[in-house]
This record gives sequence, C-alpha cells and structure tokens, in this order.
Amino acid sequence: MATEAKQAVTRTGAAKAEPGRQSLKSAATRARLIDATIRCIVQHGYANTVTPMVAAEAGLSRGAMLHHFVSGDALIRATIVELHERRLKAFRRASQANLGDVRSMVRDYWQQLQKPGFIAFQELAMAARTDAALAEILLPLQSEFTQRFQALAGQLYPDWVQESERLSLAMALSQILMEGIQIASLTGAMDKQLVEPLLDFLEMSVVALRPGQGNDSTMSNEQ
Amino acid sequence: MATEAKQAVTRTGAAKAEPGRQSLKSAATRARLIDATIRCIVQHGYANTVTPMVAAEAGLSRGAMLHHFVSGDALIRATIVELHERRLKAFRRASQANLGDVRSMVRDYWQQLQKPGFIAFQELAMAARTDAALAEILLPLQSEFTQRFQALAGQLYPDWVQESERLSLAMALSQILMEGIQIASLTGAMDKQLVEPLLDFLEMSVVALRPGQGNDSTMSNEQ
DNA sequence: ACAAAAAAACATGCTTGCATGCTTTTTTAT
DNA sequence: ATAAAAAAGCATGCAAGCATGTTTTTTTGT
Repeated sequence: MATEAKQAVTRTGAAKAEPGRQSLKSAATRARLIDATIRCIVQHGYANTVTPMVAAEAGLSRGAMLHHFVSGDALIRATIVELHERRLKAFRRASQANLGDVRSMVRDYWQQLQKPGFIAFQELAMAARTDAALAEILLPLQSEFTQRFQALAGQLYPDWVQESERLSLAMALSQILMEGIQIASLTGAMDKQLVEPLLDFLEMSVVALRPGQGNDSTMSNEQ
Repeated sequence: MATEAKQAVTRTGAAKAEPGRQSLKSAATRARLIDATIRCIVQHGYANTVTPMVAAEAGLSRGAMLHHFVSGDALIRATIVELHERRLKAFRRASQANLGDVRSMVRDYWQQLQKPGFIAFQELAMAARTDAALAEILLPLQSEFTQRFQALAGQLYPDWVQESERLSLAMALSQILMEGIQIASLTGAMDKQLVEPLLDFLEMSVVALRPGQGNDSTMSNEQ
C-alpha cells in the first residue's frame, strides 16, 4: 500500500530548499499522514480524530508520526494548510477551464463541494468556532478564499466589475447557497430532490444579476 | 438565570405519569441541566461539552446530575428533544403572527437563527454525521421539521399550493440560504456587509416564485 | 424517620506526550 | 571504494491527565 510517493514532495512544500534530497521519503511520509488525517476527519469527524487513529490509517506507528509532526496540533495545522492549497489549486484550474460561462462556474464549484476536502474543511471550520487556536489559523484562510473567489469573478466577467455590489452579491449567493445545500445534505436536512431545482434557480439568479441582462428588479426596496 | 422551571414538566415529558407531585423540584433541576447543556454546546461546542462542565454550569455536582440523567447520553438525548420542541413552538408562534407576508416570514426565520438554539442544533447535526447514535435521534426530527416547514407554507399561502414545486423550491431556498448565511457567519466565511443584501435578494426571489406575480422566468431551462 | 436529592469517593478506560531502543540511509574519512 | 560515524526514520513502552459510570455517604424535605 501507499506507492504514490514521488509527487508528494511538491505537494507539501515542506522539503528542504534543495531540490533533490536524500530523505524525500520523509516528505512522502508526511503527505501520507496528512492524507490519513483528512480521511479520518471525513470518516469520523474532527472531534473523534485521535492520534492513534491517524497513525493506523497511515500505516505508521504513533511514535513515527510524532517524529514527523511534533504534536497532534502540528499535524492538524499542516492538514489545514494542505486543504487550503488544494482549494486554491482547484480554483486556478477552474478559472482556466470555463471562461465566463455561468452554468459551468456553478457546476464546477458544486463538484468541488462533493470532494472530501470540503467535508474536512467544514468540520474544521465548525470546530474553529469554539477553538481559538484553530480559528487563528483558519479564519485568515477563509478570508483569503472568499477574496480570491471575488477576484476570480471579476477576472471572468470583466463587464461586471462596474457593478461591484451586484457582483459581490452574485458570488456570495453562489458560495453560500451551494455550500448551504451541501451542508444540509450532510446533516440530513436536505431533500435530495430539491438539489437540482435549487442549482437551476441559482444559475438563473446569477444570470439575472449580471448587468445588461434586462431584469432590473433586484433589491427594489433598498436605495 | 434559569428561573423558568414549572412548565418544564411538560417540556421534557419525562416526569412521572402523575400530574402534581411533591417533587416537581426534580423537573426544575432537569430543566436547569438541559439549559446548561445547551449553553455549554453553544459556548464550547458539542465535542468539548463534557459532563463536569455541564454540572458546573448548572450549579450542581456531577453526582446529582447523574441522578437525574442516568448517563451523559441521556442528557444529550433530552436536550435534542427540548431543542426540537422549542423549534416547533417558535414555529407555531410565527405562523400565527405574520400571515402571508413574505418579508415577515423571512425576517422571522432569520431572527430564529440568531438564537442559541440554532447554534446548538447545528453543532449536534454536524456531530450526528459521524455519530450513529445521534443520527438515529436527530435525522427523524430534521425530516419532521422540514415537513412542517412545508406544511406551514401551504397553510400561509393557500394560493400557492397548486404550484407545489415552486412552493417547495421557495421554502427550501429560504431555509437553506438563511441557514447557510448563519453557518457561514459562525465559521467566519461570511462578509457581514453582504448579509442584508442577501436577505433582500431572498425576499425578492420568494416573491418572484409566488404564482400570479408576473416574472415567469423561473427555471426556464427545465421542462 | 424515611425517602428522595445531592455530594463525594472510587475504579476504569482512553488519549496524549515523552523517552527509550532498533533499523536504515547518508555522510565522512582513510 | 569502503568502513566507520552520524543522522534520520521508525517502533514500543511508560506515566500523567481527564472523562465516564458506579457506588457510597451526606443532606434535605415531608
């Protein structure tokens, strides 16, 4: 088991400054531990993810694990960074693929939310609410993500930038609604039959918020 | 703190079959423990809510607490039922207050989500994802709530019942979006400045989904 | 005085961090 | 080039801390 090691070096970015080093095996093991952590969080929840569990999932002893990560906290911290980088990477990829197509953008982000990374991130985000140490790491990343989300939108829809308020609204609506649907699905508060209609409605709403698309009834009651 | 005790007898439904007993003080203590549990879940998260903490919050010893609730599990179970009943009670109240006014309905549910009960419920819902015992209690209640949500809608907007698909969509949109906004706020993924615009947009969308309101562009690409 | 409520004491299990050896790989020196 | 030295990866074991549930003792109220 665990034969996918080479490319892991670049993934964690934790290797020494020198490129080809003797212990790139170390980086592979670190990556294996982080992957195991994500899997455990998804499967058992963050609260129930304990160090022996992660070590077993990674096929390592607890001692070996604490050799690579000084403490359980350090592991979690590295996992968060890894998740954030994956999030951004998937983002860059998406921004190159579909240019200006609302439908693709919605479906792309929806696909993103199906991956285990989102579940793990959501678990951590909820935990951070009552864990100051976690919040200190997570909150800045949340802000950075939302910010890049907006920046990407401005890049994909240049004609939209003038109406920045509507652009922000459309992006926030997309992010919040889709993540809300996914969370509700995870917690059993969502009728699966309504998912597609909701996504369709979201698409329509985003299109309607785009300038020069007719339909100017938005926020008719505010200024 | 915690002086609303008498009615707690009916609230937990766990009192003896006999109505008025000398030791209705017991019911008061039970209610105090449940309130303390909710407070702990909100403040420290479900995962970090431990029995000594709840006892201290309730001003009781751990021994006394286990006298009223055989185990920590029993306490949590009672707390869930209590939260569910509060949810439904607030619901009945809202359904009598604002009849057919979309704006009131949206703002009412939004107010509901500000109360600690929602935070506690969300904590439990997330925990239930990876806790089979919790899920067994929580999932049926989630379904019941969503169902009543729909039922209330049909009662408030009789002219809407014919178009059941649109009604379901509007209700799901309202619930998911508002809860999504609140969750995102709790986890630091929400720009506070966008909350009001989103709520305004939701109101507009729900109105647009109501039949006989003009604007028939909904889901133009489906069937 | 008697029964229920509350407190205290006890025993168990689990998680964590640290310290101790063993093996493998890389470096260094002749 | 090869053997010794150093370092890094890895595994096992141990003690402390804490949460849980049970049992026993004290208090309170009728």
